[in-house]
Amino acid sequence: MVENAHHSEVGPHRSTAGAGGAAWGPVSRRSTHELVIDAIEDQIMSGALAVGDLLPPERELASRLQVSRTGVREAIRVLEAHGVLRSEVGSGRGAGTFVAALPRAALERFLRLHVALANFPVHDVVETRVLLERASAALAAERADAEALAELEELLARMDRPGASREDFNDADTEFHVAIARAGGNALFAEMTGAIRASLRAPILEAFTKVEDWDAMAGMLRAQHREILDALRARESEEAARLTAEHIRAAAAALPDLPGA
Amino acid sequence: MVENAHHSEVGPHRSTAGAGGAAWGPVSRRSTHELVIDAIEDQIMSGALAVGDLLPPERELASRLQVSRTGVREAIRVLEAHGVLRSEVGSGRGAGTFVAALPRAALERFLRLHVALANFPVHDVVETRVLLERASAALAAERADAEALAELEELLARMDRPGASREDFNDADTEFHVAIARAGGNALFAEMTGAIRASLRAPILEAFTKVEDWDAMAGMLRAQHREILDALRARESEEAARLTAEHIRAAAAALPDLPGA
DNA sequence: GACCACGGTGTGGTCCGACCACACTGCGAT
DNA sequence: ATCGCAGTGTGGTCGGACCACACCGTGGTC
Repeated sequence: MVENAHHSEVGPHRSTAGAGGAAWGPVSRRSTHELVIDAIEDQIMSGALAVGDLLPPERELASRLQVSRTGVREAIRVLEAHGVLRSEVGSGRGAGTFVAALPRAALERFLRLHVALANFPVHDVVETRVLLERASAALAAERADAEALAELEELLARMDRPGASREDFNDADTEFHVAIARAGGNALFAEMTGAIRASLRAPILEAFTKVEDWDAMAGMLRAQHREILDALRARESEEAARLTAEHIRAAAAALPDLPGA
Repeated sequence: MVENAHHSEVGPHRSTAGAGGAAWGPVSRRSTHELVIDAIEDQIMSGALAVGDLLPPERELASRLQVSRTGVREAIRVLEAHGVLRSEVGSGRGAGTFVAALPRAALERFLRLHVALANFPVHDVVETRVLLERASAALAAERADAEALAELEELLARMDRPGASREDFNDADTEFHVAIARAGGNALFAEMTGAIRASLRAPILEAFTKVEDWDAMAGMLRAQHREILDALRARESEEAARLTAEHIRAAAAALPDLPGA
């Protein structure tokens, strides 16, 4: 024989039962894992949890919040998907679930999926790149120190290597743009620039294979990067911004096979 | 007595066992739910799943992929957090898990959390707003139709209502900016503009309560909105962009209590 | 005394089977 | 033709079990 009352008390679902009264507020339809998310989010909002902090073990959190471990785990998955948590197995030091700062991977998957679903046309994404990188270049022209300029120089050298595959070339290209965004000093600009490039990596590489005159293409990109770096060295903000915008639009125009272009 | 082999066959964990050979590739350390994410993502990337499509039931998906329902559910949670899936209970028409297009809520939580964790300084977010809305205003000046202009006019009227609370005022303010972004035609600009405003809603309302001369503040914002709308009507792109940037920076400067400012 | 092997312990990872709430479906009584 | 209600399939939740892993302390060995 099976017992009927699986849960002895209130149970997980709020009831709409009751009669007679008035002024019905909409009952909380939030699911368990959303309630757990709210609980964790509250701790973050209040500053009680900061980057690097360790959360209680899943079993303990479940017990404290009076929900199942499943609900806790689903909440952790969501925050993990946002790049806010990170889980490590094992015991001691490095084990457990931590507050993290990994926005890049989260933004990348987000953009990749929504571009694939055509919620964000590629053209719109490219225009966002133009805005962000224009601004980053202008900032970098004012702020870039010797170390940052040296890194950019080295990335240019990586693109110059004759034996480099198109994949290596593209990765160095990407790192060049992200390095400029970092040098500009705006964290959101930099993360979005990196995420946009990463989310477009596969289609860009696909389009690269269809380029007929690769040497001409690579030469153009190399020359434009060189011009941008020269403008940064010369601290010419306006010029750096203009060259960057031109460069991105030219590259996008040279790869017309990007879906949605 | 308990049976030892809980799983009859391969089991969930890939073994590193084996001897003698060479050329060890790194074994796939991806967790089950990540493999499920990849499977769903592949379907989206290949175009087999588009917005509005229905996924198989969780139990069937688990059976097909040879994983537990838990793994499937955690994967769905992640994609749901990205605004890519949406689950509804029940039976028939509206029930099941669908491919959705809800990037706004995903971006909003993402920004809210990372701003709270100080991964994105408020100043950097405000500067991003300036970039996006400058560009949107310029586009809207070229493209806005009569309907869009009428909507903006009505939002202005909502901000003019004498009895409006500061919350109502702010919400109309937000909708005004988002409507301009939508009128500009760039989907990513519009979603990000909306998400940034939404993620800053609580701190803005908090700062509003501390404003001494509210009438002066509201008057300034109203006047600036009016100027922007006039520029849009006159199709003056440059002017609309300039006024928008000034407006945002002025509003941010008038609310110096935003954390991180 | 220094070292190492090994079992204990606590963490997240995975799975299973059950039950609940819900919304539609269709059959049967009226 | 209409209505009521049991049936069915969906996601939502739960508890419990086991696995893989990394650490840590103990105790034996050299």
